[in-house]
Amino acid sequence: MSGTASILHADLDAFFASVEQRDNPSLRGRPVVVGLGVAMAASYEAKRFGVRTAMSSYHVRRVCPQAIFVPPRMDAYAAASRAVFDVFRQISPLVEGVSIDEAFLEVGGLWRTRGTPEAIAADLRKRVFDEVGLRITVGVARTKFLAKVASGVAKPDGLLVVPVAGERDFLYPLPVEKLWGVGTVTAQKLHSHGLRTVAQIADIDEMTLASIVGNASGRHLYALAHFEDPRQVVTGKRRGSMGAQSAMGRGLKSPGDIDTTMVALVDRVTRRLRASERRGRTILLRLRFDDFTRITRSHTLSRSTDQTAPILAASRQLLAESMPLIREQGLTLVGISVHNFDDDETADQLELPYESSPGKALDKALDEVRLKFGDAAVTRAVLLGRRDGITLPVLPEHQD
DNA sequence: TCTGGGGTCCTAGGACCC
DNA sequence: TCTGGGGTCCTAGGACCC
Repeated sequence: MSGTASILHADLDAFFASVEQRDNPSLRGRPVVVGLGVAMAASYEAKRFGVRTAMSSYHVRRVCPQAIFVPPRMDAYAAASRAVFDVFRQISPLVEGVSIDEAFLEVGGLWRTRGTPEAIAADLRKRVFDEVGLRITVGVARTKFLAKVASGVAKPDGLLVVPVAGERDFLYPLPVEKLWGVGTVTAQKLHSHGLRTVAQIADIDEMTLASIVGNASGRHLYALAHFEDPRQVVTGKRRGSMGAQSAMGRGLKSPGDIDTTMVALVDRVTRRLRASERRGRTILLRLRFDDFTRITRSHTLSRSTDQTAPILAASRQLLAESMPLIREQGLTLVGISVHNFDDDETADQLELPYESSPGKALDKALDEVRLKFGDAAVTRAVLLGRRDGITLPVLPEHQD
């Protein structure tokens, strides 16, 4: 086993609800539920009563009559997230956002300037609280997966380091559900073969595992159960699709109502596309029916776009083709998303020895990139420098 | 327990090309 | 006339994540 525990997984506690409690002192210490018809987030006070995300407000009331419902303020959460990520980037240049309230940080090269990973994690927690007013839990381990499991075990408001020598004792007793990629379906498959703990997964060979859960999942689970997770912390990732959806509740909707919803969705998505300068070619329509079954229908345009008109036209066409199904089954959700961005990268990297001046190194790197990928295939290049065993971004990278 | 909104990755069949 | 092997793109669906 090589490497040290130098990856941090930082996870804000009950994020949306915590922002509400921060901004409104009268909510502190009380069971807060963010959402309108459905709980999108719950404070720990509410979780103690059994409130979970995606619960209906009806059910929330049953388990926790004193719950305080707060409408979501997405702009406030986005601002809080940006502030927290600013703190992250002051601590390490290698920050990989996972979602609005989660990130990985590589801190392996920072011991000389900032101390051990554990000290850095403690500092991070303190600074996020002092500067943004939010509690955050941090897991520290040698791999992304172990760091993530560690933060899950340590929350709320915790810090847990999994030392390399302690990985086995930490991971083996855990239920298979803790493995990344094991949801209800995969958990059922594993249970039906008597597999309930990570230790049991680690005990069988990869072929057998693949025969139970499929090839990709089998490989994946086998690796995780053997503490293998080669994924590095990567900065500057861009999303591969952008979409918007709207749940509609039961009951009849006129074609006019559905079209109005669609126009609003397309408008939302195309605004966001233009704001982040992305253009896509594939339009995906997502429909959900009264019985909660779902279908998707897609159409690929001849060229990519961020314009409302062609995306709306394609969406309307897909919707029109689906009208018989909608009349038959009743509509409860419409979604539109755009995929196949023209700047999708093939995420490839070149490593070059650093020889002379940064300018010369850049020229040489670009030559090598052109040689390897061809001029037309290169839409964006990021120059990275290496020091102390980690990769530091030298040029500013694009962020969504 | 009748279920929001935003994403990712994998699988698989068919069309089409050489 | 009937057939191979290899590859890419498009479409649809499913599982999973926060």
